[in-house]
Amino acid sequence: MRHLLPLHYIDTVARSGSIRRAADKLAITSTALNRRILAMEEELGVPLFERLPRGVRLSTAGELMIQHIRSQIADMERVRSQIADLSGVRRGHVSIVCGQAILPHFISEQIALYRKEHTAVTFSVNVCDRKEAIEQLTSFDADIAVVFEPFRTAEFHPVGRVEQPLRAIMSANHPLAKKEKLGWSDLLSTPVVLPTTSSGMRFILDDAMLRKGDELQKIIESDNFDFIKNYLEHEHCISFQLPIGLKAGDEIVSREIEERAVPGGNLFVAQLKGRILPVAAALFANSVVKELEIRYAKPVEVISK
Amino acid sequence: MRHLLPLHYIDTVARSGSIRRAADKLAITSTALNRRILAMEEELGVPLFERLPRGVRLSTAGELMIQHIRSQIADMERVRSQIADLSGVRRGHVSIVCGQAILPHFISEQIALYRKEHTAVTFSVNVCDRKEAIEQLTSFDADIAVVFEPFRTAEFHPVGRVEQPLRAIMSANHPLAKKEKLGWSDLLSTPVVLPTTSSGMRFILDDAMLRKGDELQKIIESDNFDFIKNYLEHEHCISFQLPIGLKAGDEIVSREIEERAVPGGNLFVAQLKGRILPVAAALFANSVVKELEIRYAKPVEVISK
DNA sequence: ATCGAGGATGCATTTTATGCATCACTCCAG
DNA sequence: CTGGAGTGATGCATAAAATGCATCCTCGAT
Repeated sequence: MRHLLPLHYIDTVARSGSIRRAADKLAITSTALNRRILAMEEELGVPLFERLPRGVRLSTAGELMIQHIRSQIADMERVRSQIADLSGVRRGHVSIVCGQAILPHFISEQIALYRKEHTAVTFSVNVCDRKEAIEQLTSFDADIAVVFEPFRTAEFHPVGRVEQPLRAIMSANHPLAKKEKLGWSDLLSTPVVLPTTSSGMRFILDDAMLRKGDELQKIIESDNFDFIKNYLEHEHCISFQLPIGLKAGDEIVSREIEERAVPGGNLFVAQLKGRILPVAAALFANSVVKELEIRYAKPVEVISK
Repeated sequence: MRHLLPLHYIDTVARSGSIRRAADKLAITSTALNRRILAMEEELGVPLFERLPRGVRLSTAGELMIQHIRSQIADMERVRSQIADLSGVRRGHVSIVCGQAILPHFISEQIALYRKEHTAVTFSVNVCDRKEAIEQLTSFDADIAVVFEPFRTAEFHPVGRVEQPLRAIMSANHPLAKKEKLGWSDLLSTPVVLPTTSSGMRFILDDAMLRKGDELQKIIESDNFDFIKNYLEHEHCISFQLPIGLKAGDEIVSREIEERAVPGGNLFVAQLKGRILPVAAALFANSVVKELEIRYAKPVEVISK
């Protein structure tokens, strides 16, 4: 959209931290870009950027402006998508951020499913922790976030929720694999590999330890679930995973944990509060929520938009 | 703001119903305007306007677009106002729509009061009925609406509310002026002049008649409160007014009406839902709500934004 | 049948944006 | 303390885009 080219330019400069770098990305000269910014600042009567020796940084006014700009760009995208929808074509782009556990099986299946119906819709998917997720939503870089135990700020607007109890995962020959359901003492009895503190699961586990006054036998901490899963084959220890992150044919076995040992957490599908999503993103979010409802029917609750 | 000139052009065309007329208003040639519109339609891939022999009309896509456009223009205004606010200057423009009863005394006092503090803030004030008020809010033509018994749609977001009982007004020598408080039978005993059906007071009165099964002795119906007030001097009859629409030194006297005869209604200060108002408008709305609270303290309730 | 109001379009002109070369400034390494 | 590398600003020539004028075509109303 031509008319928001100036806005896009400013956004790029803000993200790049330097006019010249931004100009490269935009494939124009730094001169042109510089002058557009000067012109815009002239119009507003205040500088949008502070000039630093090594580039530029948003001023307070710029912070206000950039928020407006990003919402403009995103909302225009929504209008385009709704207009495209009028002519029967369902096209567009959906940008998702989600927790590590949700991504590999669930989200990929969901996207595949959705794209079967609407091949003109493209996706971008990024993993991030629950804190970054909110940032991505507020900067309009992501349309939808699927996160476990998110930080709930004023910006955060849940579209759907499902309860997810933590499950213990371990190699099939681990002694605890013989039990159907594990209690707190079982968890204490074996070394554990934990996800990093930024993760929702870790948040719940730390909380449980605090309540009980016991410490699990942490031996490794990692931000990578794949690494954790693989490590379990090499040493007799356990780790944790959400039901949604598990798959049937896996090497690793999973066992239920007593609710009173480690309470369940909530998995949220969410968007930025007050934002109207593009058609494709809204429909995808709906279909994800519906699917969660079907799979984890028990305590699901759909929050109206 | 240069970058939303194209948007402003489209808005003007939509309001004018013809490219040539819009071009006149915008002080450019119809050719230039025409081509900008064609260019925008080109970009979107669909026409924004239907071409009629006597001008243009928004298409469905255009309706979607115009909503976006108006919200963008209004939001840019908000950003400007917030930025101006950063540099210590409180400037801007506030557009108000309100019911006829509220305007003459109350709103004018309020504006005078506000402008004493912030002389750089300008106002536009328009009278309209409760239905038009919502339309003005949704088209971003008004920032704030002050209306009695409004239509409450999804768009409508109350910022403050105060209860207003109807009062009977009459010439000082009307027989009923001897009573302190009037009942339903008193109202039935005399001819009445009623406001038009589009007004909130009329809504309440019609409702009361329906409940009682009685009809007031309607002799005149008018949309102009000034006319009504003057007429009361010429014939022994009564009419109605809200406390907020009355002033101490008036020729006309007012009397309380029993709650069980005619129930009170609500006066709302409201804005468009989901919208962030410019600084000046938000502050003015606040000050109006606060003043209402002071004056009609009894059943006031402030609804948080 | 005619007229007028309205939207499209070709072409010359004006206005605006871009690119190049260059300046001035600041930091950092040697 | 000095030169280089990186940054944003600016003068000037050029390219691109928007504008205005004259004109055409269409469709109702008279």
